Amino acid sequence: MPAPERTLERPQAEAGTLSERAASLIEQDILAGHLAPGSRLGIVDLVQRYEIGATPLREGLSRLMSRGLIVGIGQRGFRVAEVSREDLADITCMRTAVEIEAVRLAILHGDAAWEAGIISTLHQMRRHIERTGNEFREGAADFDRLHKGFHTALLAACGSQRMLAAHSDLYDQAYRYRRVMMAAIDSGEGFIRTHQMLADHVLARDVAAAQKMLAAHLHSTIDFVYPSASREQS
Amino acid sequence: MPAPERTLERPQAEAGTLSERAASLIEQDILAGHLAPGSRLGIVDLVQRYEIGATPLREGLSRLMSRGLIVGIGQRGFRVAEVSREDLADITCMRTAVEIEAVRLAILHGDAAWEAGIISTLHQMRRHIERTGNEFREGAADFDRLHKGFHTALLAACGSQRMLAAHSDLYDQAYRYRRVMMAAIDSGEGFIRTHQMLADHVLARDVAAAQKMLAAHLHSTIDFVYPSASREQS
DNA sequence: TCGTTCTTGTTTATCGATATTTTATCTGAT
DNA sequence: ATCAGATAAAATATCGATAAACAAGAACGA
Repeated sequence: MPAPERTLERPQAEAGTLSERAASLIEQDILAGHLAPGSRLGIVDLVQRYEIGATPLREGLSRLMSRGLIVGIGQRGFRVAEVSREDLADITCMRTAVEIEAVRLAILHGDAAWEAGIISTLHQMRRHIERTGNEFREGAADFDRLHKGFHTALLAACGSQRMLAAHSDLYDQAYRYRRVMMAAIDSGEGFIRTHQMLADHVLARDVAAAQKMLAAHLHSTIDFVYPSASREQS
Repeated sequence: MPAPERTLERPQAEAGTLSERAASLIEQDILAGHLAPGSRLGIVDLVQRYEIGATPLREGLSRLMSRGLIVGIGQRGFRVAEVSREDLADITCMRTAVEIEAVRLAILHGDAAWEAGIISTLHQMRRHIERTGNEFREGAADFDRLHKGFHTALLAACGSQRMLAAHSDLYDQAYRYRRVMMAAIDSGEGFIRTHQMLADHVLARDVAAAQKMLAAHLHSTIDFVYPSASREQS
């Protein structure tokens, strides 16, 4: 049998079909900020950039469109989705709705493996901060993966594939805003403490406290990125 | 200038780009039951069926994939999504999460126009039942459009585009199951009364009552379609 | 009976052509 | 002289057909 060929280099960056690779590549470039919000995504440019044909590129673009990172207007091509306060508020709104219910269901149905997952991912996140010190600005992508892992672990036992998928999509959409916030974090102390408390509430099966803290945690991004008087109440 | 060419024949069935038309057509055929759950969606078959080229068809298929009506496996083509009790439970779970929060926000932010929309759509629905009698099985598609309009009107003031879009998608996904339920409804009396009460709770700005009734309403589909002992609690 | 290979049907990707949009320039009017 | 409008040209997206790659199934041989 052939060697497994490093397939775990980047998450599904080397996936089988070219359409998926195109979608993955473009998504990563948008999330990383290499493709600025509002940029025109000309087919020919992308063909040269990624060395992928026009058809699989269009297919990947179409797939990304439904994830909210791309907007495509009829016959006028694709653009990277704009960032705005309204959009972040919308994302947060939807995230709150999904996660409030998902964490409730997870607390109801969660078993020992679920609890272990929360503790494990929280530990990994703490270790990462300890290792890299307070300077996790550079390795933001790596750290964010752990952060996403923790929040996913919180909801993992909710029993709904759609909820987990929606959470994953919304988390990725919020990443572009979170990048701004990350640079403003001075110490990892408060960050870890916040998440520790969140985990404690969840593991104590305290639905109300967990929901309240989760909602506040989600809203904190808005206040950080757009520090105007927040008129959106929970 | 040229004549406007009947564009309102079916909602975006004659949309500009062929990809959208393909997506719309396939979606309608899946929802109407012409394409059975689990059916293979061979490209050549679809090309003959819709007289649309392979490329826009693939693009429409990709777009539908993210809406949950189509599943596509790597290099093994596309299939219509299966129906199952677990899938319906998943849809209901997600719908509950979204609508519970959306109706809360709508009640908070809703203005007079929002109230008027609820009353108007409820009235249309009642009139439709009165006109067609208790036999709204045949015109299920028309009636369902009014039903969707009412539920959309309930949430219209939630202020979140993503929530409204998610509601629309989930409503469509549930349509295949609701078809089964519609045939079991004997009289439109209870149906209208239920929705009248729901509207009353919402218009009275009673968040708790509206949420409770909405959740029960969503769960009623599960009990109708899969009348086994429901182990999923709200 | 099991493994290998060939064949067939399928999906997927590339290329070329058409129609649409967009931009820039030119003309006319204020 | 400047601005608005219209026309033309260039660029761009969409579409359809052809070719290659992949997976599954069947047949043959061990």
